[in-house]
Amino acid sequence: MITVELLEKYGVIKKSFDKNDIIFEEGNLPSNYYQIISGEIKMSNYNDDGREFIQGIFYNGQSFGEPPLFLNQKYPANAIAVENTELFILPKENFMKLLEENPKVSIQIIENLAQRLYYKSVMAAEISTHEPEHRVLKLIDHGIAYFNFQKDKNGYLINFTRQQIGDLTGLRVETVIRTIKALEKKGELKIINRKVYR
Amino acid sequence: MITVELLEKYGVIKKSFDKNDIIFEEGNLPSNYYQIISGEIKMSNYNDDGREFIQGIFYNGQSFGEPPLFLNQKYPANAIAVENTELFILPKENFMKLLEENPKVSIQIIENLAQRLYYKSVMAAEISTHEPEHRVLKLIDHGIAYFNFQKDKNGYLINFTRQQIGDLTGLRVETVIRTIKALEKKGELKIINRKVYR
DNA sequence: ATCGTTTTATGATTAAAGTCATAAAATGTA
DNA sequence: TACATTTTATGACTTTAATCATAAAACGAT
Repeated sequence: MITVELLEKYGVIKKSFDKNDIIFEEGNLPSNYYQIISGEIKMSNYNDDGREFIQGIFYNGQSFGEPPLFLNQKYPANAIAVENTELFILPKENFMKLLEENPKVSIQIIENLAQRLYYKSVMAAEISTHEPEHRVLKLIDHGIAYFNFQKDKNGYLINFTRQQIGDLTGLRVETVIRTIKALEKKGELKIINRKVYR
Repeated sequence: MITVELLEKYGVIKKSFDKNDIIFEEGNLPSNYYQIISGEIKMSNYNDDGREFIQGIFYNGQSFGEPPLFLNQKYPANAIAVENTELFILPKENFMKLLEENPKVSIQIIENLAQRLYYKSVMAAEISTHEPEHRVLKLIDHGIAYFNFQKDKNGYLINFTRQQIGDLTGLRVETVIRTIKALEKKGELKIINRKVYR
């Protein structure tokens, strides 16, 4: 996350997006740095028969879509507003200038990319070698640590739909529903009127 | 990749590892920056019943294991020498000092992490939403672009065993063998005395 | 308050990759 | 060169999550 002052110094603009608006699409060449002011963005892929895989979900203060920007490569996924969202948008040239002139920001970017790489490493191993219960729990526990889920008397409220959990773990909704029930039976989760707590 | 001169200026040491030696293990806290002089390193996880998932394979000039170093987190995977390997090892404090005093290196690190994140994004989507043939082809095409596979009159020689392809794509050896045969039948690959060409 | 959409839910069936068993070929090593 | 290990290979079978069908509950928008 880059401070507002610094972004403004380099000519950032603000832009609003409605729910379901597309920020950029898979295959496009990147030309901006994006940072969320408010709202929620998901990055995801669709395969040939329309099945979605969610690469990540991003909230206030987080940036997204930088890797292709640094590599001059096409976006490997789409970015879509999950709800009404306001973004800071900084053109690539200005962003690169900001980086050059502010070495400390590079360190922040590095830490941010490192964090995301870490998540992807963990989930990649989960998805390819573990059973549904393990995958779902790992995702939930990651979510508690990194997507500020709220804690109340029942525990942490897992603020994802079953479909989202499926799209993040590579499972189908029905499988997620059954898996969550099985995890509840084992005492790993609580389900209180359809909401999941951990 | 950081230049030898710069690494030496900050007190790098060289160390040799035999085939199958462990550089670091999942769960360890990181204390060094690693860069390959010669040889080959794999980073991988093992699940409870011993099944392996290879996060990545690294060659000459490449560094590995930085994300947890930046985050002060435990390694999410093991690093093992696939063959006899010589490494540059730079203690964390020296590495951080090097970064601070050489901002241009930060940009290189960013590009490197971005590249790896890009690969993980592509493979994550593949593994969770595509069939074996698609996954295997994607891995092979990525390999051609990023792990310098040799080209000869038959095409690019895919320098991975079936087992490695399986461990990189989340498939079992038998499935990989059958998938490769199917891809050959479709004309996507060639198999010339058991070696795979694309 | 109503209607359309999304989310959660459950049962029956199917398909696809995993598992198991076995072996030949290739490779590496003493 | 001989022997052990690794890699590739193939057939039979099993398991597990996907698929398909259907529906109730919840949510959102007008």
